[in-house]
Amino acid sequence: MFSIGEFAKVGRVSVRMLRHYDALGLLRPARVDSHSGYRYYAADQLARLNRILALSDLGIGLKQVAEVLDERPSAEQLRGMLRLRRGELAERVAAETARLARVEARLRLIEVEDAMSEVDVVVKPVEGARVVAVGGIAESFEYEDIGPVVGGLCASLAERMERASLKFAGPAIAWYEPADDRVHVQACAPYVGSPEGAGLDEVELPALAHAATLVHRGTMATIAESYQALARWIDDNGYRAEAGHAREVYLHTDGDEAGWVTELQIPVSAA
Amino acid sequence: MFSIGEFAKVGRVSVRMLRHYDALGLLRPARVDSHSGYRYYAADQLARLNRILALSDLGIGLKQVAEVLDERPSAEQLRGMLRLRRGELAERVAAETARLARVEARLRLIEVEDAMSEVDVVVKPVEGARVVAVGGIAESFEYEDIGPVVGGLCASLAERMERASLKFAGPAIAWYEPADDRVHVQACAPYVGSPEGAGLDEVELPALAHAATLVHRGTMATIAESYQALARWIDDNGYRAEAGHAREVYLHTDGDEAGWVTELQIPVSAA
DNA sequence: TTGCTCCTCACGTCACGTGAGGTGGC
DNA sequence: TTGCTCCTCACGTCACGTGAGGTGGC
Repeated sequence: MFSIGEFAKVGRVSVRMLRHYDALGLLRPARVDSHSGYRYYAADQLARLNRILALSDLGIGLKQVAEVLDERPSAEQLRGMLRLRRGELAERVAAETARLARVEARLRLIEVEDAMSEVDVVVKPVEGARVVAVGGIAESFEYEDIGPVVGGLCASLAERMERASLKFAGPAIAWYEPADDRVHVQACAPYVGSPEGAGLDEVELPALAHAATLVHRGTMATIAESYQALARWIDDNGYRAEAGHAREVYLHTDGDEAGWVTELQIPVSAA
Repeated sequence: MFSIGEFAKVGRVSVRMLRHYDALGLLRPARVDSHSGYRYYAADQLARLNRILALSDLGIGLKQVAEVLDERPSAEQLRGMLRLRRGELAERVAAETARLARVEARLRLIEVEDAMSEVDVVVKPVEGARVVAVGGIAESFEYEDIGPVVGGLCASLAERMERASLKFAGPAIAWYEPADDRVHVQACAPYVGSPEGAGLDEVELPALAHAATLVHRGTMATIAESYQALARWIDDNGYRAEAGHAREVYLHTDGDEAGWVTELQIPVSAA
């Protein structure tokens, strides 16, 4: 018979663990002194302790370890359990490896910029939406050309929605597409109400499974820099821009343009 | 201004998370209605939310995220933090990969044996100890030759310790070494007391950094099978037997040999 | 008799998910 | 007025580590 301290020593576990396993019914001491409450273990029980350690070392939870030890599952059930575990572990390894890559990307960035960059990119899904839209054409991607066009389209969109008693069900969204040597511009908004006869296009804006997003603050004159930072991040972090255009979501456009807040969204896939 | 629900939607987080970040002081709403307690967020705050998400996505704890956001550490401090993180992550990836390999080894084993093997190997460090020892020679590794020798040595060891008033400070240990075409056998035991003049060798049994261990139950006649199972496990799980002999630790040798409990220890290194 | 070992609570860990029970706003 | 959103607790998660406060055995 071993006292709990002796047994902990041969089994190379903490006394606390043995008490814990006792509390869970996983490993009951061979004898418990009814007066003092002292636990005594038989040498024999080291085998069971080892089973517990070996199984939990595979990452199996103690509850499930108890099932395996006491309910003697069939080989088929064990196989299933281990395959499941294998899948989970493979997923975790992949996730942690990706995380490691992101940390390394940050480190490279910080070497270059010598400060924590202020741009924080988040990859997230974007919901689709049914929207009303108006389109226009700008002469180039330059702010001087495109700014007024977007501004005009948004104003026109708001006005027509007003007339048709449509209410905004979310922030307005715009995107650009090169067309010949000019640029197609679309402004749209999710709505509540009935859009018939408002003279507005109805469009189903598709959901994006993964979009790299970045919050741009301030005037639209500098939005190109934010697009570039976002594109660089995508490259650096092992993503790839996917088919589909980038979107601009106008989260806040009241008052001075210096206080505007725009979210850029670029659809991506894991490279 | 966004209500908590709206802000959660654009930020793609749960309402609970926003409340949590508020409670931690990580992301306080721009305005809180003093009557209803309703939280309202400015579009602007999405940038801070994204910083929080980006940093915690690197596996940085929220406490440390708060420090990074509010205490504006220097580039050097950030580098240090990220390097630390990189090291931890690399370690985790290695550990999870090793775990995955063990699960796969189990799966291979179960394919062959069609049942959960009863042998559970645990790799653990073994403490060194100062021991008294007696040596002998057996004709071969066969049980018929070696059994009586070990038995005799243990009896002689116990008797001499008794005579010198030495007390066992732990279980007796034996090991074998081939010598010419016979086998050297050593039996030893940690002790309490003063061993001078007992006619016993004093030996420093070295600690093992990593030993693959297995509990053998029952007669020593079948110990060879346990050694083989242990050796197979070492191969299958990416370890290598290291220099140094295997040890047998006699955890329980009272009464019938069918009830004996022996721990086998083989020093290993990660392959 | 003095240490040493053992005992039983019970809190803390980490980032939330998930109710319970209740109230404010369109 | 009815849903819908929001509010504040507070427990649960997982496998123990770490005291606090106290008692038994050599």
